[in-house]
Amino acid sequence: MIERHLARLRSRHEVSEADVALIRGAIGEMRECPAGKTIIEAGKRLESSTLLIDGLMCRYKDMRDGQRQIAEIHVPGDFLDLHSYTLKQLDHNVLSLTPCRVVVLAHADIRRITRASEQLAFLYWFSTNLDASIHREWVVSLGRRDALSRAAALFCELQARLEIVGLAGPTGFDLALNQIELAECLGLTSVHVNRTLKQLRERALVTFRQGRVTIHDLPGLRRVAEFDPAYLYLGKQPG
Amino acid sequence: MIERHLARLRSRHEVSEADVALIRGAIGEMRECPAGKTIIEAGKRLESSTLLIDGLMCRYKDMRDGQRQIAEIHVPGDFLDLHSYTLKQLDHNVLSLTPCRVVVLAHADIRRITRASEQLAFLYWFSTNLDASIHREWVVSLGRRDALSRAAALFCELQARLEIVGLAGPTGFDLALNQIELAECLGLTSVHVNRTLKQLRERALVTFRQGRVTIHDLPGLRRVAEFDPAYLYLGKQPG
DNA sequence: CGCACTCTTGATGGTCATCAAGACGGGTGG
DNA sequence: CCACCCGTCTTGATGACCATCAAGAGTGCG
Repeated sequence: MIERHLARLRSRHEVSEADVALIRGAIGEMRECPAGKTIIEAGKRLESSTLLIDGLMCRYKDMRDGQRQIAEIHVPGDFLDLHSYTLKQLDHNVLSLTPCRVVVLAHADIRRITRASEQLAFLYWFSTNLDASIHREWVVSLGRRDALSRAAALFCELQARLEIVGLAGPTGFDLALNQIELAECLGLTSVHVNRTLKQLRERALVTFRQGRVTIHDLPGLRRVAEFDPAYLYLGKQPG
Repeated sequence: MIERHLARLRSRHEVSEADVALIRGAIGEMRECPAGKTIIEAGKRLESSTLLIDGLMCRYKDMRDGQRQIAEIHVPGDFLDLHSYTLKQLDHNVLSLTPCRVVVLAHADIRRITRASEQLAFLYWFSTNLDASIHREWVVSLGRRDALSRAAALFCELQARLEIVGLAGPTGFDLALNQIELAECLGLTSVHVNRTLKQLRERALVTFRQGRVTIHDLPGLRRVAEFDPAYLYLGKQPG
């Protein structure tokens, strides 16, 4: 059930069997969730954190005029709102982009297991710091990349993150988003995303069609994106 | 020495005298740092975290073509790189924007005091989550606000954050940045920042001149910025 | 079969980048 | 003391990138 979460943790750090047992002991029952549902609302008091088992979700904020900005895409194995453990309420919403399955961990249980294991406390702090690192890279993308390299950077990030949990290879992955949602990630309009995707296709870098990303030239894509995976802290980490 | 750091912590949570003593016992000697110095470089192994006592610093990344994007401005009382405690190395650089004073805490000491005090562990985890929240707001700003409201939002954020540590009032604050650095925060060119500042001045919202931000109409500024301070988690937090 | 949603493409316009040049102010050295 | 220089600010002219508006095509579903 939480295999992808464990794969994610273990891709970067050692996780003992005792720690795995603690995590397993803390998780609640599995819940299903349809696509397009805001499962966490900004400003609401939270008493638990949610782990994504299957599907895609995102963190977003709405503007007054109805525009939306997505701040992070979540893939299976990610916590959606581990930061609510310290923040108690969130500054953003969380939305399911596809039908999803999740499990819930009560904050009391997170407290219990991070008390019981210094390593788990460390891993989960790391995990929220990794979210922050991803946010920073998006700041750079939105601030300094043009539409083409911005889109390329997003595909590179998702390829790398999905690969960790076994959901992507070097030649592609499933990504059940539409162009509107892509635009909400990239700070563009869906019309311009459409033209940008066309360019990426014509340059034989990547094709995005019907919820599937097909990568024709990963090195080329990374070059266009100016993609440096350092911000994802891939591979075994020190400490 | 760390009064502003304590003020920052205490503005949101209770901090016992014992915890203050732990913090005081962990801080190293004060260091001076000239303006324009990159004090932390991406990718370098770090064994300590740095607390900003005085001055302004920022987190930034450089692009291949020499462009730069600033991801966060740090004000006195902020940790610059508390996240390096779990990440061990950073994905971004840290630069002094003005002459600064800092103190250093060895990661070993952070470990010691967060072990000794569950509350401190909580506060410092919260602190890194607050950085992430600020990053998210910048993502929204860069993705969905135009130049005018983006600049307004930055001034609103800094006013609120500096007020916590006694360095801003409702009518203004010192901000020793030039228009180039402002542009690097806002994802714009310095030329366009100049025109944007002119507009903010002409609309009688805010004047930025010679390192000083004078706010003429804070409610109006916040309206233009679409500023919702919730993301700063101001005031006493639950838990 | 018709409807809704998404994708696609064209036409036009606005925001912001780029290039360029001059003004201003502070610091330095002759 | 003043000329000079440098960094910063300011403004104008032009153009690129992306938004907006609009319409038609494709696809899946009831």
